[in-house]
Amino acid sequence: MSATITVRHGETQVDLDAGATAIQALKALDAIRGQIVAALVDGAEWDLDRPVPDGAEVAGLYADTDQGRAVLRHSTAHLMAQAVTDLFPGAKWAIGPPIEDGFYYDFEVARPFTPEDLDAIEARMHELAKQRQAYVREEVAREDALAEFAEQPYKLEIISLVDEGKIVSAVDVAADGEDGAAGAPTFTVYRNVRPDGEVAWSDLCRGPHVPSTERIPAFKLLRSAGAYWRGREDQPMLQRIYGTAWESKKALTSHLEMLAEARKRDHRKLGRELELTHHPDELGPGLSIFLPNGAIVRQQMEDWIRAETLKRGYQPVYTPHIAKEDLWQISGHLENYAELMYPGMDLDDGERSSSEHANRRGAAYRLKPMNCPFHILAFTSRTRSYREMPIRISELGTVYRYERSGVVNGMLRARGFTQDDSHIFCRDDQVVDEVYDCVQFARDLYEAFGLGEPSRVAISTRPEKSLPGNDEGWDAAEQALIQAVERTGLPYETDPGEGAFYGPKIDIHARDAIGREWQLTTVQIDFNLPERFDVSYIGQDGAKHRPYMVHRALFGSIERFFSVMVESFNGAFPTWLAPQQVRVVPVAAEFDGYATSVADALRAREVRVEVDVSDGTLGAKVRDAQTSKVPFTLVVGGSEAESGTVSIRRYGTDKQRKDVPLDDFVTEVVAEIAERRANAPG
RNA sequence: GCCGAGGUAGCUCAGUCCGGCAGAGCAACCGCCUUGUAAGCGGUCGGUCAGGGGUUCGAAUCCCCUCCUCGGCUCCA
Repeated sequence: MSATITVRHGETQVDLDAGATAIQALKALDAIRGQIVAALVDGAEWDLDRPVPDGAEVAGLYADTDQGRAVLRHSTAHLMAQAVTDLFPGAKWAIGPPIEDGFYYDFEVARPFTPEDLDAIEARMHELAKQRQAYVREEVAREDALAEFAEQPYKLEIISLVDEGKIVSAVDVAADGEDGAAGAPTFTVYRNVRPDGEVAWSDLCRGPHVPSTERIPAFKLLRSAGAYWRGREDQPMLQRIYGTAWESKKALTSHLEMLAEARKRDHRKLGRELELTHHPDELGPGLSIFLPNGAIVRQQMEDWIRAETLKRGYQPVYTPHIAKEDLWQISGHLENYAELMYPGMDLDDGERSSSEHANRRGAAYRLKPMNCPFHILAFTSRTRSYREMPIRISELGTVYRYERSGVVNGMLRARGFTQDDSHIFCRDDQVVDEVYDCVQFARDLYEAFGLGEPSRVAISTRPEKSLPGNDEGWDAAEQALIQAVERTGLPYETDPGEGAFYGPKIDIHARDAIGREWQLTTVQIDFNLPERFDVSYIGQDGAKHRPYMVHRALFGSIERFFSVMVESFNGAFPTWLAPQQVRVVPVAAEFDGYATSVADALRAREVRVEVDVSDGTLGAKVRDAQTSKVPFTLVVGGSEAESGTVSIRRYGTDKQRKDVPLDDFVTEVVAEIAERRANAPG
């Protein structure tokens, strides 16, 4: 055992007494550059007060980085658990990891938490934080951990799960074998210790943590909700409290403002206010009516995708909303997917089985949850040759899925929705190209609709519960997806085991105007249906071959994408998408005639325009045009009528361009629409 | 499906704790007013208080069931 150790930070290197901590090392290396919460030792997260090994590369982990915030939030979760333990004696605690933008902790308590409870817990957390408790790491043997947490069944279960090697990588805990004998892992416990040395609270936890509660600058509890232990429905339901924590009060405030902004932009709220959509209770959960304003926006989306699919060699089809159960038998949906399908329409009941309906006996029908079987029938409508591949069947297909009642969420998760659905049948040698084209198509779509580049591309590989056999097929398909994505140059990640049972897939996400991420596009390879429907084409060798089937939806769901548009643009659509593009406001009734002629000139060029002939004041009419988020308001009165001009006010500004010749405005707005211009020049 | 919070006029919400005539603002409608960029004035209409059952002299209010919405869990486009 050497008396000194050497530590490094980049090019810098110093010798320290053995047992020096990470913070001492960083100080000696002069490597602290901000609000430090923990260290990175050879890349591993490390408590500042924990001794570093000889030869280590040491760096600081800072509060204003994602990784640093995660440490901060994890420590805040402990603080919250301590407060809950204080206020709810007997509470059992489960896990409390950091998550994106915050943290949670799950508890078993006698009754669910109320909003008042959250206030009380938060207040208690502030008191505890003021005590300047230190987070002290301790390694304990397995049996000591078992003894210490004898009253905490969930912690005991975590220990046994670690024993079984099931959750070594769980966020909250890790078996740490480095100091123990081989095969006898030690566990880490973090103790919150008051300045007088009294232990306030302890938790089994992997860490690391901030050195002291005074290093938690700003936090807030947000909501409570039920959550199954270990995320499994057969496990007890615990009470989860969500909170958030940040490196400064300012950062917390701006996060809370973002949440408030998101609530303001909620597509259900804007859908009502702007008369885009309607969801009356009589209609049923997860179903939507597109009112005229929303329908126009949707038609722009549909027009775009129809035109682009044609350009890119897709062939349109139309298929019915229902089909005989036979079809769903062949497809396997009744076998694998019945839970998510609406019940069958029984055409065989007493009233209908009179003689005139006798021929309908046995003909039970089902609403379609997917379009694939129909597209396969389109493909198999005649014999196909290798020469005509790939065949890209395309449809805006509305599907109905009986989603469990608790998961329906506005138009983001609906029971009836429309996919811009395509199934591409191709030869082995065409798969990579086809998948590549799909991803590029998705990029063009995001660009056109103002979402920029994808924020995340994830390739999901074969899950445990997948169709048996066809190992080469799976491997080849996964490789094809990877190759295709690599060719696009987009960064991607892989989600091992997250693919569908019938094939691997690519999911593409995009970020909206306020930074939220949405899963939109999916590109999947299906090995199941081509087998079930015995899909084939005749190859050059004259023999039958099984084509690859690539399933892709770029918008994903039209309803979901529409909602993302509403929320991202805050209802203020770019002119080409806006339900109403121009509002003409006469300053007094005597100019209604000129206002109408202005509108006619615009309408002749297919601009969506209305004249406000109500008898309100000018101020009220302008206000109404602004709250309706119409891109252009044209105010016209005597001077405009005389000179054939308009006064232009753009949405969101209080400036006007006066005396613009009508023809000039028409030319401008028509060009803006034709170019689908995203950014409105002031 | 599970846990929690909700549902009052077209919209936003008071009233519910502690049972006693169902309210406000906006919108709509009618009238008055009529030239310059975010709400002119007055009036009228509008309700099975989500639905059903129960307790009570009396229920928006208390209890039970159902439906629907929201926040989560799980699942997913």
